[in-house]
Amino acid sequence: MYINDHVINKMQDTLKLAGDATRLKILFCLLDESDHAPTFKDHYIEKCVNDIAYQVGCSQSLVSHQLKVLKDGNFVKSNKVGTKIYYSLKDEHVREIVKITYEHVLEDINND
Amino acid sequence: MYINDHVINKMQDTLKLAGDATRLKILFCLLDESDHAPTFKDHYIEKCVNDIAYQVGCSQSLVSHQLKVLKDGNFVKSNKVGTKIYYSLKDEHVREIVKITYEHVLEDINND
DNA sequence: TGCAAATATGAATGACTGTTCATATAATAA
DNA sequence: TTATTATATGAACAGTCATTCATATTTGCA
Repeated sequence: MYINDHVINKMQDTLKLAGDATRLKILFCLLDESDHAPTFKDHYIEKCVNDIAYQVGCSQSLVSHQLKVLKDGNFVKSNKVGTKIYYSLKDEHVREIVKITYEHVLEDINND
Repeated sequence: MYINDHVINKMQDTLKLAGDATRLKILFCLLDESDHAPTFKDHYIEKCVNDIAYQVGCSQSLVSHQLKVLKDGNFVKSNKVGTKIYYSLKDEHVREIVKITYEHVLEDINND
C-alpha cells in the first residue's frame, strides 16, 4: 500500500466524527441560520449550546458532550460571551465533507 | 430542523461505512492498480479477495467480512469468475468522498 | 452574598462493532 | 471421488461509543 497509516487514521477519525446522526444535526444546525434547505455558503454562524439543543431536538447534556467531541476533532470552535458559549464551524473542510455526502445521499434517494 | 431523519440516517450510514481504517485501505486498494499516490481516476479496477488481503495486509477473513459490509452499503460490487470473486468500486460517490477526505487530511498534515 | 442561567462533567448503561479463530461452502483439477 | 484453492460465515471477545442522569462549575445579576 502506498497510503501510510497516519493518513488512513486521520481519514478514519474525520469520517467517524462526521458519521453520527446527532453530530450531523449539530453541523447542519451550524451551517445555516434557519429552517430551509442548507446553502453550504461559507459564512460562520455562531450559536450557543441551548439554542443548538433546541433546534436539534436533543438534551443539553448530549449536545454539550457531542460539541466537545466535535471541538476535539477540530470540526467546531467556541467563543465565550458571558455565561453563554457560542459554537461555529471551524473551517471549510467540515462544510465540504458534509456537503458532498449530503448531495450524494440526495441523489441516491432521487434515483429510487 | 429542515433536514429530515431519513437523510441524516443515510448520511450517517455512508460516513460510518467509510470511517474505518480497514475499509479505507480496501477502498484505496480498489482505487488504483498499484503502489503509488492515488489518482482517483474513474476507472473500475477489479481485484479478488486474496489479492486485496495481501495488498492491504489483513487476513482473508477480515477482508471478506469488510467486503461484505462494503457491498451491503453499496460501496463495492462483485463479479464471480470460477472460484475467484472480483470486487470493484460501485460508483463515483465512493470515490469522491474518499478523495475529498484524503485531500483535506493531506492539507491538514501539510499545515502543521 | 445568594440565586438563577448556561454549560460542562463524570459515572453508568446498553448497544454496537472490529477482529480473530475455526469451520463451512463452492468451484476446479487430478 | 478426493484434494486443493478461494471465499464466506458464525460465534465469541474486547473495546468503543452514544446516551442518560445527576451533579458540578462558571458567570451575571439582585
